[in-house]
Amino acid sequence: MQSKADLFPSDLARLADAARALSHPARLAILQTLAARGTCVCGDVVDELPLAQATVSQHLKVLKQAGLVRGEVDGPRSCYCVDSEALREVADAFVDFLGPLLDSPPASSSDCGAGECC
Amino acid sequence: MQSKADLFPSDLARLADAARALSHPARLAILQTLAARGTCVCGDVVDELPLAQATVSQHLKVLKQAGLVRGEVDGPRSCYCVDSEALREVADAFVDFLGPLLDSPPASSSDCGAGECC
DNA sequence: ATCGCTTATCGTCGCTATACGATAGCACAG
DNA sequence: CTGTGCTATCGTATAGCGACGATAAGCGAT
Repeated sequence: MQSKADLFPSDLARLADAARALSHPARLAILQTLAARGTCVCGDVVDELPLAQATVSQHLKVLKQAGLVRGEVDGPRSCYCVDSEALREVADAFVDFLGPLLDSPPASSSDCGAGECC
Repeated sequence: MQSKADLFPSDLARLADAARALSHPARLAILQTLAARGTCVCGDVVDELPLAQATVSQHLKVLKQAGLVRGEVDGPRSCYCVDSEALREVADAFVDFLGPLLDSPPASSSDCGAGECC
């Protein structure tokens, strides 16, 4: 693509990347599974999800590239675990972004809160 | 797609949809612009972004379908505004999802917090 | 060294997303 | 009624995502 995505502020780009990593139910389910079981073994995740092993591996790759998950190849079975710190940063980033958008002026000028607009 | 996405719990699917709506810098920038200016006019957004009018309109459509933005066609100029309530719900949903993933057992069994895993 | 189990990667397919120009629709000014 | 300006939609092209089977790669057990 001509990917206009690079034309935006880097903080928006980073937040968008994080959101993209979370934009698939399978990846959310993977995060939940990893967090629920201390177990970080890939096979367990595959058993838990209605997806093929290759697909799960790809989702894990996405999550790892997004920095939400850390993985260590411990021989036959790979070890995955949620990166709590990164996840917290993502949560903060969302709050920082969404927060300022919420404080619409209580009953002021150009707020279109009710039903009438502008 | 063969869209395995339907095979997951609906709450995950909804959160994933919200994340998908936020997964593009242009849409984040649009939300910021709509919130910053009380102005909800589409043309202003087009001026602010390095995108064509048609593209902005499509992004607005996505945001509207995701329920993050409300739009009323007030004749020549369409009126868009951030749906604060929906945005708050999304923020809460993210917190509800990410929160439980953060409280890794302080210093317990199978946590792979440090650098060693499983 | 070989087998078996687990995981990562490759190649492919179809669908979706992104982006744009061009076109159609709509309200107001004249 | 006829412009004029703004927006939505259509059509299209390219790029990327999601999914899978098949294959390769790694380590432990035999």
